[in-house]
Amino acid sequence: MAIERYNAREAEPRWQKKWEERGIFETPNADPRPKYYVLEMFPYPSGRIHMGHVRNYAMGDVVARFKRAAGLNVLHPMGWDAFGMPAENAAMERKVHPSAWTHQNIAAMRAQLKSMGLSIDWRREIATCEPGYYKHQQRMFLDFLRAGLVERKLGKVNWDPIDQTVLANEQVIDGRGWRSGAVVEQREMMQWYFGISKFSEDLLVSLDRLERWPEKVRIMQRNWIGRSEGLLVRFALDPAMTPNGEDELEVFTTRHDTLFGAKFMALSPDHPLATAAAAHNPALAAFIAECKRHGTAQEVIDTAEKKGFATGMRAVHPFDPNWKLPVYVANFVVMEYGTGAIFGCPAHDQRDLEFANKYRLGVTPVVCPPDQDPKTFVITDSAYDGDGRMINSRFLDGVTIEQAKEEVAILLETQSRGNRPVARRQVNFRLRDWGISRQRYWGCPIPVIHCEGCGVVPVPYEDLPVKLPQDVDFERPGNPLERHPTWKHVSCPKCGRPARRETDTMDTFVDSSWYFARFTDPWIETAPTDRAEVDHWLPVDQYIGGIEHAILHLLYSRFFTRAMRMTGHAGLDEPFAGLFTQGMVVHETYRAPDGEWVEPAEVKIEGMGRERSARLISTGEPIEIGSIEKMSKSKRNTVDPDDIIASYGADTARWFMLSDSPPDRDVIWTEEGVQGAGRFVQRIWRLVHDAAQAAKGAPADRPATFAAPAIGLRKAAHRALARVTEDIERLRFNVAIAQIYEFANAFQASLAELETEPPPDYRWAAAEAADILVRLFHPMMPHLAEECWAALGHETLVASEAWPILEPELLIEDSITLPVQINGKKRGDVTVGRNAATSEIEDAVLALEAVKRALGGKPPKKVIVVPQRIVNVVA
RNA sequence: GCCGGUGUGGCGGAACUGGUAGACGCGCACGACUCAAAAUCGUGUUCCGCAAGGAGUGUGGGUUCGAUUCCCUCCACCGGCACCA
Repeated sequence: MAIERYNAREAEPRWQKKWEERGIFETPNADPRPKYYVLEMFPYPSGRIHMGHVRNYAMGDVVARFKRAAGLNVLHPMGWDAFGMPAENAAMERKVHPSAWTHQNIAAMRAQLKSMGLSIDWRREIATCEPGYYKHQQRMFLDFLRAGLVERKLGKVNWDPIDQTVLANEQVIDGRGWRSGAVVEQREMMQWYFGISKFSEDLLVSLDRLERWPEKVRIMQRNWIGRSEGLLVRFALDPAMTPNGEDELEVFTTRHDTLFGAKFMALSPDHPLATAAAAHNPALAAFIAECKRHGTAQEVIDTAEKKGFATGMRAVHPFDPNWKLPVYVANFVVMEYGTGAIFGCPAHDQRDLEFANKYRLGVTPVVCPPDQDPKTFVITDSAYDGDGRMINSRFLDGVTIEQAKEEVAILLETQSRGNRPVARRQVNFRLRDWGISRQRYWGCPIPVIHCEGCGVVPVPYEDLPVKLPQDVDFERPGNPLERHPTWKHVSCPKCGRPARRETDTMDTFVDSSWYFARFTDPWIETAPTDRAEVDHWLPVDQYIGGIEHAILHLLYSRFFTRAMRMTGHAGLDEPFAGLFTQGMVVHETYRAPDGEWVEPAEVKIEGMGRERSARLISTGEPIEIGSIEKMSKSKRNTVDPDDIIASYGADTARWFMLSDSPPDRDVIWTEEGVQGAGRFVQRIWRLVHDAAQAAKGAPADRPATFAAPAIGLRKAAHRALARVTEDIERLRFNVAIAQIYEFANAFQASLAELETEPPPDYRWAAAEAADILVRLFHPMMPHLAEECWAALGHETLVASEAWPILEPELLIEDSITLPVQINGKKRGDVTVGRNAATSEIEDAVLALEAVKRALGGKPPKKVIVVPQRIVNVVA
């Protein structure tokens, strides 16, 4: 009897409705079962979900459904990272209010996510742009302020001189403003900062505790925090040559061992001494202005040509009063690190070398690599930063770098100038405080008021939230809050006199630094968190998101959680116990002869391999097949999840997304791959019906023994169960899926071999195997699983079923086949009993024809028997 | 520039803790069913070779009875760089 094809389009909404009606994904806060919190990074509501979202949420849903089946009380919420620049851009381009635009996008994307069949507790949905969310964020800002974790200080921004506005790094293209085309300048502005650097040491050492984080993320964070032990050294300056008689310059160095290789000193263009000198020196002022005519991005600073300006000042070498070093202002020295001044040792630092070569300052190597002769060792255009012994360094010659550092530190610590030591040891961190001020509208207002008499006054708790005004215009560039006619004019909460509301809003990273805590009780209005709930649910057991967030978002969240603990809003410091960073979804690119990018949906592919070519469906025009790249609007290589779900169903999309690549690597979206997944859906549907047929009339009680075909099927089912369980636990979804394929193949073959009516033990085994199969793929393809579960005669929902119970004795084989190698090359195999003795195995191996031939009558040099694994004969 | 990652058949990938390289899927080829097509089912599919056999996990080297796995060198590609989210 032929069965109908499985109709995903009809079945999927039907099951989604049933799940929702029964509320089976609503997570109770009060529940005796152990908790499990699985969270995917919440999306920015850009308008439509993209394939990257499908991948991210499919993975999270597999974990959620699996853990639920394993008997845990699973929290799996969803929300919206709803503040940000794109909404303001839309407002400028399309004259739509950021709020309206964002809310439309949220509605559209919520519907899309629901069509994926995710097991989410939608009652907990939050959007960061709602006053009900950001009022708590403002409250925490004020608490952080009182706790001394917030500071106001000068910081650099990209300034567009034509549009008179601050630009994001993203808005600076080749050093120019994206709208005006004006050359961007650096400007100093008063900004709000979170004191993340207070936690540098703790954020660093705590990384060791995050055992379920990818090692690469921990390394990246470790480098980002950048702890280094070094020396603060005060160099004497000739006061006659300095602008205001300054007589010293302090630098931070981690390479004080190379002091005798020093050739120059360099100041950041923002260094006070540089500023002072520029006041009397128009040429220097022009140079500093030139340095500031670049964006603030680190990459821009690093890759710009090294340039400097000789100030005429002279610094004295700490070990030789007659040794004078020229002082430059240099574009590669940043004020944000150390003291904003360095001594340059060209031989052992690439940047210093490039600088010295340009200005002919000389190069003297002071560390000699072990494999080089000190007499002939020279540095030309490649600095040496490896290990070695000191040379050209007077009393340090011959010692190691470490010994030299120690000796220099001791000498300079004990030497004094004025009443203070010339140097002191210091631990420095690269991590800078987190600037959260944004001069933009669509963000969380910073809840303070500036009063001429009282200074910075926090907005009283009872006045929160400070809501964004609705009536704003985006006709002109700049911050609409700043030019709003009334919003910023308020009276001082302290003295009542006219005052000015802060018009900066917060970085959207603040919004995403605590949303995971809010999910644990999104209903509480009186506080950001309910302490009992947040402490119960956190840390997140499994957090899943893109590697692009490996540093900033995750580090900020770790800081924020610590700050919340300090201010009583949470009781722990590490928010994410387990982290998984998934890869991107990539696709081929297509380009028409006129250079325009073409969407995959418009292209027809012909041929294969090197013969592969593409044509435009509409005109037949040949299309160039380009490289495989991240799906993006600009390259037009996107595939719309809606289209895929409409034509194949959500299960097929989820299955393919999970099956084709390891989850931490990029997956290439291909039409063929999706079709293959679609075929498997239909195959499962037929297989389950065939299995139901074979299981008909199965005994209610488990048979006492199982004969040949039945035991084989049972072994296959339980082997699959064991493997899939482990693979899902380790988030190796692609391997789990391969195991399910293998089991389905074996099941199908087993059913096909039935020649007569199956005996009762087989009927029972077929029913068991079908039940296991459906529950195994349920986390990936939940709708199909429900449909199959019903077809097998169950009246429950498989989404509420427990995970199958493994019978480990079914995994044990009586005999095993060992590969036999001769000199490391496989030449045959032997089948021996499960517990065969080594000598028995050796005898069997030496009796093999291939082995006898290879040995040619001589005894083997050695026979290595690795129990349960392999035999290697060394001839 | 700095930091991090990745590299295995025609393609995506698998390989436990150093132990049979290529599981599983895609693609392709052939066959069955069909008037035909689609769908489905079956067989084959790393490369060279008729075969015996040999080669083979980005490159070159090393350690080992044995290396995709560990160490060193080089190459290519990708992600992040503090105001994109």
